[in-house]
Order: sequence, then structure tokens, then C-alpha cells
Amino acid sequence: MSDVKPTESELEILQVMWAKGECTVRDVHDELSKNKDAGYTTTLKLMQIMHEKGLVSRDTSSKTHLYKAAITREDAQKTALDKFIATVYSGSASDLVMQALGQHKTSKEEIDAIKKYLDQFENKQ
Amino acid sequence: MSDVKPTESELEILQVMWAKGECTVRDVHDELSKNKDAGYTTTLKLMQIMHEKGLVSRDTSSKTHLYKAAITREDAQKTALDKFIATVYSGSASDLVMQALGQHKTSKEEIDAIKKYLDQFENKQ
DNA sequence: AAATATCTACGATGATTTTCGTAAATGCAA
DNA sequence: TTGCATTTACGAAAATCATCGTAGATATTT
Repeated sequence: MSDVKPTESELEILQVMWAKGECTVRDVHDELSKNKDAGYTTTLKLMQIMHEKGLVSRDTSSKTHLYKAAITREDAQKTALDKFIATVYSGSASDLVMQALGQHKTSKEEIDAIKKYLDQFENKQ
Repeated sequence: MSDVKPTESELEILQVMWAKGECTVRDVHDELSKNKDAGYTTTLKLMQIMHEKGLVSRDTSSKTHLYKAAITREDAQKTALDKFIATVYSGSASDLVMQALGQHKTSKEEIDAIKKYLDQFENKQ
């Protein structure tokens, strides 16, 4: 359980690793290159730093190293969300929820899922 | 319409200004001091930088300057939220919504408000 | 008026994050 | 084997952000 907070660039890298599982630097870099534009060694260095911090684990048994996220998506999201709600929404989760629903195309299915979630949530209290 | 993205410290300052309206540096600093611990000149400097960036407007007609947010809370939140959903939730707003509801104590009133919001939202589509 | 307090301006520093160049190691292909 | 491509290691620069000290200006108090 790492208490290190990923930076924004580190989060982008973690996204790739959460989606793909074990990754080489090139895997990650190619994926990031679709949206961003930075050198290969930049990605490499970041992943090395993440390893030092304990954010990722590393298999160095072959020349091309394999990296894997060492924290779960859920944990990282939880930590980030808490801070985000505090600094951007003064602590009001429901403000965030409504704004999030408002500005993104949310399908009927998603809305129903959320409603169901709310019902169940209400009953539990 | 400023396309500058406030930093985290700047957001904290903006929170105070959105809540209070026009503020002196001392207003802001006293408010921040409740939760944080930094020198007066630090707050001053940040607010001066925010003025350079166009994040706040400034009235310098008297010795003690008056600052005012130059971007609306909604716009700033919207921008921050978009980026947040992209980097932390891979673009899935409903994932964020459900996690936000799950980990924060949300009152029955808030839940009802959100449900009502969802109903109205669903009808509009 | 003199002392005191408060405020702005501004530069400098330190911390953190991001970026990249270069060298050395490793594997592959001609 | 020789040369080329790919990879890692590493240091250092660049960029961004937060912090503060000090000086000078302006008000307030005694």
C-alpha cells in the first residue's frame, strides 16, 4: 500500500498500465504518443522514477523490462478524488456529481445504472 | 475568457474569492490560514501572479488592493473536471460519479436532489 | 512628528516535475 | 563478425510552482 501520490504524468502512464496490464516502456510510450508528444527517454525516465517510488513493479529478467502498476486503479482514484473534491468543489461531492452528469454525454443506460446505484445506496443508510 | 489553468494553490485562493467576492490579500490569507500554514507574502505573491495570468482582476485605487476572481467558478470547475475525468477516469464520467457517491457521506436530501436532477436530465434527451 | 504597523513590489531560493541528450549494454540482421 | 536498432542508465537542464526575506511605500497610533 503505497502512500505516494502520482503526478499527472504518472497517472497517464498508470492509465495505460491499468488497461493493458504488464507493459514495456515502448508499449506505454506508443500509447501516450497518440495524444501527447514527448520523447521515448522521457517516458522511460518517468517509469524508472515510478519504480523508485514504488508505484510500479518491474521485471528485469530480459533486456526489455516489464512494468506493472503496483497500486490499484481504485486506490489511486479514491485518493485523487478526495483531493479534487476538496480543492475544486470545496468538499461538496454532490456538486461534482451534478456537474459531471451535466457536461458529459451520459447514455440512458448509464443514467439508469446510477439511479439503481442511488436506490441501493439510499436503502443501506 | 481566460484559458489559463489555475494551479492547486491558485484554486484554493479562488475558492475564497468566489465565496467572499472582492477580497484583500489579508482576507484571503486569513481564510487560508485556517487550514494551511504559509506566510502572508506567499499569498500576496500568488495573488500577484494570478493577476498577471488574468485569473483575477485588481483594484489598486487605495493602498490596500482589492482582488476579484476573473473567471467564474463554473468555468474553472468545468475545465478542471474535464481534465480530471480524462486523466483519472479514462474519460468515464459515470465511473467518477459512482465512486464519488460511494466514498462520501451523502445525505438523503442530496441523493434526492441528484435523483431529481437525473429525472429531469433523462427527459430532456 | 516619531514610532509602529500594514501593505506592495520584487528578487531569490528551493522543491518538484518534466524533458532530453548521451553513453553503454544488448540483441538482431546482413 | 560487423553494423544497426533498441533498450537501459544516468545526469543535467528546463519548466513550473511555492515560499519567503527584504526594502520601500503608505497608513495609523501615540
